[in-house]
Amino acid sequence: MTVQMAISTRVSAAVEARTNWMAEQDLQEPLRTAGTVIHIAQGREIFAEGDDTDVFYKVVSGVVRACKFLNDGRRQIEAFHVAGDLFGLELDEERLMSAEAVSDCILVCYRRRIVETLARKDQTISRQLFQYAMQNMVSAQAHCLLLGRRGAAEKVAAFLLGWAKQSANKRVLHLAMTRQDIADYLGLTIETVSRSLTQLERDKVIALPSTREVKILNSDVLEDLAA
Amino acid sequence: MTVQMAISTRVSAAVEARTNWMAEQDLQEPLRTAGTVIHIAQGREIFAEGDDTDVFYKVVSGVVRACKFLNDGRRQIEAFHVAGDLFGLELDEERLMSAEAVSDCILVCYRRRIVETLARKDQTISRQLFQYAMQNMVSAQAHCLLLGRRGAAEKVAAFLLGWAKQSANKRVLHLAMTRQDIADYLGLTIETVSRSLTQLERDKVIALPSTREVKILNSDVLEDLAA
DNA sequence: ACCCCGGCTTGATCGACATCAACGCGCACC
DNA sequence: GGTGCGCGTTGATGTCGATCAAGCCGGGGT
Repeated sequence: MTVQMAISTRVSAAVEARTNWMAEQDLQEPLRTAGTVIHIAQGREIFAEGDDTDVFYKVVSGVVRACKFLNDGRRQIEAFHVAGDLFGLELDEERLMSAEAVSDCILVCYRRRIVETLARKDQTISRQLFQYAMQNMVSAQAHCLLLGRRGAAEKVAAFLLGWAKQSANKRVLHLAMTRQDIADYLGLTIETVSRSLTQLERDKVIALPSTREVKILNSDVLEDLAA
Repeated sequence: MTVQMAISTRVSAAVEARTNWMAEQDLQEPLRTAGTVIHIAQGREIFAEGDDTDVFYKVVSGVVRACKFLNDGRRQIEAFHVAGDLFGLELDEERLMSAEAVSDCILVCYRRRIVETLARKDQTISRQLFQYAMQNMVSAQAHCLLLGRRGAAEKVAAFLLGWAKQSANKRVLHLAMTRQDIADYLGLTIETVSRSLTQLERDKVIALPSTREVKILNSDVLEDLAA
């Protein structure tokens, strides 16, 4: 195998710097020597629909958006991945989603075949992969409810709460993504996202010290909206 | 274990009567002795949000809807499950979805702990569970794109094609579900679903011999709409 | 310091889908 | 064979979010 200790050591070091995440160390442990570290610049594509599925990734730092496109360019962002999240694992040969770096990112890249081989021997790895799939399934299903049955204000409120859950500081959020990204995540337009945010600000539910920072003043109202 | 041969034999017999489905026999084989057969009448609840996750199911015959609700009663149907589909497997103790019988159903009910035990010894079972999760993830993600970024006509077209894929006869479909079910699956209202269908009929894309039957006259147009 | 440009906000108007309302149809049940 | 009722269709109107358009703000480059 082409996996060197030098690289995997750097992985560990980089990983220490991340914000904590539930199943992180569970998955980290058995795979420590199976991945290589890569850096991706803001805005860069990590993979595209139709690409080979020979590798998948884990976020060490930064934010990644996973998305799908229609022919005419309409985009749906399925998820924002943050430190600790796995992404890019698929069943078939061809990718059904693309992924791009919302901010500068450090990722660990795993060769799928190698991990599959490891999983065949190591129950903890296969268990982790199963949990990865189940968690993504659950969040995609929650996302369906959001997209199908909620109004604009509710969507934005739910997004803010969801992002807060992924963030270290739960009171003041840093939005790594643009309004367009948020809109494409929520099935809205940038204008509607913007208006919803300013409305929440007028209602003293949030404050917007800068366009990319959101201070949550009244999380109860947000919870109600997203309920 | 409380699993009798008599019952599992009946399972096999019933399963033979189902329409064929990809991974069906793969999963059937190792689990044959682990499930019990149950019958559910049309409209009946199979489980609800918040219930215990001690069992999961496979559809032998009939159609099941898996859905989520908001406090105010708004409903989002995540999927329609047909013969061969697994459903109701979750990671946590409490269910995040509910399931109801769209038509009279025959199901196989598996005890989760037993299957988990089997999966620990049998790679093929754990592999099947992984594929279950991955497939549900993929279809939920496709559903997100549908809900977030498509118009009413496109949604209905996509639904018809999707349902055709799950049906034996790909030219004339029998809709087991009501317009309300379709609407809640697509994030629309019954009126909009109805109007979209009659519009497709006017355009000679489909025929509607009865309210629950759809004959596909021009699948190319449908594919274009759903593209 | 200036400009430039991409991202964001705000306002005016439009349009797709929701809502409200009425009716039709098939079917089970007396 | 009525009658009631659930389900579906159709029409009129309303509304939320999209679209179109203009201007603002802030950061980077020269």
